[in-house]
Amino acid sequence: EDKDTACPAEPCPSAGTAQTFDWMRVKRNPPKTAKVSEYGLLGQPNPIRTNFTTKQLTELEKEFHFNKYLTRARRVEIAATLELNETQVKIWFQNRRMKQKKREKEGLAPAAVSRSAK
Amino acid sequence: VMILRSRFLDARRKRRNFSKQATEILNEYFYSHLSNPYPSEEAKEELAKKCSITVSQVSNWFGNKRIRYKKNIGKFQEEANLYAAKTAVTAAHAVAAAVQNNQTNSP
DNA sequence: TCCGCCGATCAATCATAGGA
DNA sequence: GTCCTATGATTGATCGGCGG
Repeated sequence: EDKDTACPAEPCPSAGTAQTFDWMRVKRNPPKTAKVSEYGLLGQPNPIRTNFTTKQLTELEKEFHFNKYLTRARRVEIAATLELNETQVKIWFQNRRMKQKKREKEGLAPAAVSRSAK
Repeated sequence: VMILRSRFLDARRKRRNFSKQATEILNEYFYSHLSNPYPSEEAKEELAKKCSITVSQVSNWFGNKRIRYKKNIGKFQEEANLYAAKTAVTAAHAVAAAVQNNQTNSP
């Protein structure tokens, strides 16, 4: 299970200054979603996270309850209706499915340990 | 814009801080694995058990910890040294016990 | 080679908890 | 009560791996 409990080539140096490991340097590429420069002047593409409106979320949620998975056609349709990219819709469903799974898992564990001790 | 969005949908966010000891356990793991603070699923389950919290909460804790740590390493320096010293003492005890045991067997 | 999905994670943000 | 920082949770989006 453990394999990095010791430093490979480090006796035991730093005692007051932490080292910088690779995970600390990890940087995610900025979101490429949504079209770029739609407002030429402001020159601010979309390096930011999209904020879905309540209406969009409501529709997506409604669709999710109908179908956990989308067909290409349905995705195109929804994206157009909600003014989102196909990618955003695709990702939303992906995240939604993960969320669903996570909730199901949590909702069945908290109360199921005492099958013999009670 | 209307940033008034989820004024209600997130009512479930009635957060509760973890116990002092739970945070202690999580920090011990984090700093003793600072080179790679990514506990496996099994390790998360074990930590969750010890801390009396869910695996998801353990994941959230590590996610937040990693991000916040690298965002401002200096701010966590003191905490890092604290836990480093703690684990060092634990290790020292183990070594001392081993040495003592070894000496009594080879006079 | 391209695409969608999964699982994990990132990164920014939300909202509350806790302390001064 | 007010203000500010610490912290747990949420979530749109990315990363790497897999299968079709």
